[in-house]
Amino acid sequence: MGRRPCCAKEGLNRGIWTAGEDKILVDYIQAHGEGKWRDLPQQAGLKRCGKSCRLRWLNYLRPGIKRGNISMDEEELIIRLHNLLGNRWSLIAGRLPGRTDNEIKNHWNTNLSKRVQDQTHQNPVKWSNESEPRSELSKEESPSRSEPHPVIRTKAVRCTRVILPPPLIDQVAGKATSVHNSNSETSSYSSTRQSDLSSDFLADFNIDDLLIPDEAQNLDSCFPLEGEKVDCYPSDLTLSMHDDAEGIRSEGLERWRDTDEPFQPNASFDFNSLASFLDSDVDTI
DNA sequence: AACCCGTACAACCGCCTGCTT
DNA sequence: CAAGCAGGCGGTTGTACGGGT
Repeated sequence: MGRRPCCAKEGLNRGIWTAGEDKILVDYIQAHGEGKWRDLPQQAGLKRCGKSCRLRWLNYLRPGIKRGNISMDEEELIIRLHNLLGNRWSLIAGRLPGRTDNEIKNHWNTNLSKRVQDQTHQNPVKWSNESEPRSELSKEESPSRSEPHPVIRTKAVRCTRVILPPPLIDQVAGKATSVHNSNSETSSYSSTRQSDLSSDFLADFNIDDLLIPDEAQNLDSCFPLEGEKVDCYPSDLTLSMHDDAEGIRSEGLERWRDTDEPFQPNASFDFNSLASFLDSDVDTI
C-alpha cells in the first residue's frame, strides 16, 4: 500500500532549529499537549515536518532533558547496557533518566564504540577523562571487560531473534514458553531444537518477553524507566539464571535492603553495583 | 591567516509496529 | 482482513567547530 509522506517537503525549513521555532513548539505543546505530530506544524504555524517537531521536542525541548556532560558512571552503564541490549538505544535511554536515545547513540558512535574496540584489542582501559580516577569496579578487571563485546548491529528492526548457545536453550525456552504459551510462534523453539541440537540456537521470541518476567524486571528495578519510581530493592535480584548471586550482594545493595527508601537511581545510585550485576548478566547472555 | 582534518552532534530518512477504520 | 495512519526506532548524513600545520 502507498504511504503518504509525513509532510509535504516543499517550503519547509530544514536543519538547525532557531530559538523562535523552539519557542513556538514549546508554547504549542504546553498549550495542547503532545501528539498529532502531523498536524502540529500547521496548527502551530511552524514550517517544519511533524517528525522533525517530534524529534526536536523529545530530544531537546522536553522538560527534564539532560544535555551533555555524560558522566563516566553513565558511560559505563551505557557500555554495559549496550552489551546486554545491543543497539536498542531507546531501551538504553530509558534506563538513563534525562538522556535521550539520540544523545546516547551519538555518544556511543563517537566515543564509546571506539573505546570498547580499543579494549578488545588492548586490555588497558582508555577513558576519555584520564584525569579523573576510575571507580573501584573499573579498576578491578571485570570478567566481561577483557572479552570482546559482541555488538549487535541492527537496521531499524525489532530484536525478535537471539542466538543462544545450547546450554541456555532450556532455561530460555522455559521462560519464553511460559510467557508466550499462547503464542504458537514460540513453538518454533522446540521443533528447531529437535532438528538441530548441535549448533547455536536461533529462537523466535521477543527479548522483552524473556526479560520482563525475571531479568528485565530486575533490569527495570536497577534501571527504572525515566520518571519511574521503583519501590523495590535490587537485593531482590534473585536471578533465576544465576545460582551464584554474589555479584549482586554488594554492600550498597545490602544498604538498600536495610532501609525503606524507595530505590531512586537519580539520587545516590550505586552504578558500580549495577555494573557488577550487568557483568554477571552479560556473562550469562 | 588560511587551509585541512577529525570530531561531535543535531537532524533527517526509511522502515517498522500497533492501532484504527 | 486490508488499507491507512500515527508514532517510534535505529542508521546515516550534514555541518559546525576546534586543533594542528
